[in-house]
Amino acid sequence: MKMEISCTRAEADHKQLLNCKTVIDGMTNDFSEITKLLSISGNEVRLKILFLLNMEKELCPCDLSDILGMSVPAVSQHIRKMKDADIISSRREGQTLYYSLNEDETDILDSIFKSIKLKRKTA
Amino acid sequence: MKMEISCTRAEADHKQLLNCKTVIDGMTNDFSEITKLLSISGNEVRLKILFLLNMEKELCPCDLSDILGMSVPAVSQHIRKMKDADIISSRREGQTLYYSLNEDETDILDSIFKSIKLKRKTA
DNA sequence: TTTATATTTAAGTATTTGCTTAAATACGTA
DNA sequence: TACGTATTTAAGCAAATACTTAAATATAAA
Repeated sequence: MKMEISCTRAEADHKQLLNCKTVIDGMTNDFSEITKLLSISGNEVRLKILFLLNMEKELCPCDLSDILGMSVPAVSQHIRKMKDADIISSRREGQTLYYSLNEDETDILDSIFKSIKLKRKTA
Repeated sequence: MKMEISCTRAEADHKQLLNCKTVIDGMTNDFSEITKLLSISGNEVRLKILFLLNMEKELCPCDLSDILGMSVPAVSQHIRKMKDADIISSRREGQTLYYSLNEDETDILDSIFKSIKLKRKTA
């Protein structure tokens, strides 16, 4: 962990900058974890899928393809990304796979859903 | 707004699918707005910048470049993206530009910061 | 076993992203 | 005015994204 301070402004508070650097460097893993969740939900299709799963409990790729008006493979590839990140899980019933949100780690997602619903009402 | 339902599963609940489609289609703008915020914060560098601005009230590109250990132009380009999205604003003092978070629309950001701090403590 | 349906995976491609380096702007000071 | 510092902008490029179409799997039923 490098500790040099190079900002040359006369007003620069080197103690402040050093503290910031220490805090940030000590939280690298936290940031990368949350960044992963945010980058996954930062796509319109995926955010809609997450919102729909929250609303309907579970849906299959075919349903989602229908609702969102896009191809099944496209939906499936978004689903895979969210499954790999442990945000959703599947349950099989015959040929159909039903996907649902994982309960843990949904604090941020819940607040996102809340914001979306709020917008919907205030608009 | 297309309303055909094409999912061919015998178990498919067409009323449910139609309702989903109606809800989602009626919220397109809300989704694209929130997606924008999430995709911007879904980048590790930008999330760190936002976190730092929340922590320190205001910082200049040079400080951020220092703290994050990356080039000033790289930082500046991230800043521009957040400024264009009205997430941050600048205040000039001589040659230095101080950036800070905009107060409105920070519900989601606040819950993100809370989650990050929580992780930090429980880790 | 053959056929149909639901889903995933793979390959190909256009677009977007995020850096680098170099050049342009803006402001302060000698 | 000329020079130095802070910052932005532009151009170029490698990597990541998100779709498309076609092929592969998995399950169910004839």
